[in-house]
Amino acid sequence: MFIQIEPTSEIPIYTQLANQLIELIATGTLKASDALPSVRSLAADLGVNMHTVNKAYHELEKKKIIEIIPKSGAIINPISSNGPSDMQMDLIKLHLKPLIAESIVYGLDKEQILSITSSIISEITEG
Amino acid sequence: MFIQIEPTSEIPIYTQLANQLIELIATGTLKASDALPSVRSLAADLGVNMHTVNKAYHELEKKKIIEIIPKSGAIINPISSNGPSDMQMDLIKLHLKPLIAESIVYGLDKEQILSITSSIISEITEG
DNA sequence: ATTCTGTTCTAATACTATTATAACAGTGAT
DNA sequence: ATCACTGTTATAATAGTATTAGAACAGAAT
Repeated sequence: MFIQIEPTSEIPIYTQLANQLIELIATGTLKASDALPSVRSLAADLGVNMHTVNKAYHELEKKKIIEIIPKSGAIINPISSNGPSDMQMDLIKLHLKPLIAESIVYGLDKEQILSITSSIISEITEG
Repeated sequence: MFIQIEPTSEIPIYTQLANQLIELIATGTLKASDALPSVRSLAADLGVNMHTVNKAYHELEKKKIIEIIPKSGAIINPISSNGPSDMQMDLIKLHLKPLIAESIVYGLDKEQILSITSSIISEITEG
């Protein structure tokens, strides 16, 4: 599991972990119906507490990215072919808007923002 | 000052405030060299504490979006014609990447992500 | 001068993040 | 059936963040 936690980051550990798991799913390194490591083993791997990993998993479950099967484990949900749910779409837009506004304030124009976005997408999908 | 704070949001008040100020700058409602309201008056307007507004202003100063002149006030910096600094660009990419990865996991493809991005940009720049 | 400004300090409260243990009950493999 | 493994739950402690409150200070603006 190629995950790197920065304990001193201002981003909470469970968020770092959830983000990196999402990235691994987006790149295809982790595929639908794959089992995630148990909270205990991943916690030991990363040198963090079991509850911290557990929290990350539940964040991913809230977002419908994984399914937690009680007393058994967590598996990755298939990428929806219908696209995101309303809830998922709202969340994306909610978080995307301030970032884009910030980019504009930094002097980026539409083309530049789209170009950066495009390159990040390529980085993930072709990385 | 058209700012709406949701006290029960999981997003901290000072972040909500900073984000909305950024949006007002991005839309052109607030322009370069405009003075921001004093921390005391804006705090009174919004019904929050002076220190909360002060923290939002300092967040914006860290991002070089405004300049705080000690014992005097805060003014909005001009939008850079050189585009973002390296620090600003790194911050944007750092926050953009997990969002894009999440979008991909939700089943959005490159075109759809660029389309959403484009529509948000238009929403901001064309009111 | 007087008011307004951001700054600084102390303080209190509530919440979040993280870790540490421990026990519990269902799962899965042997 | 045993036994290790699973997520769940509970308690607790620590540290840090977010928010509010009140006050005092010194420079700025008029």
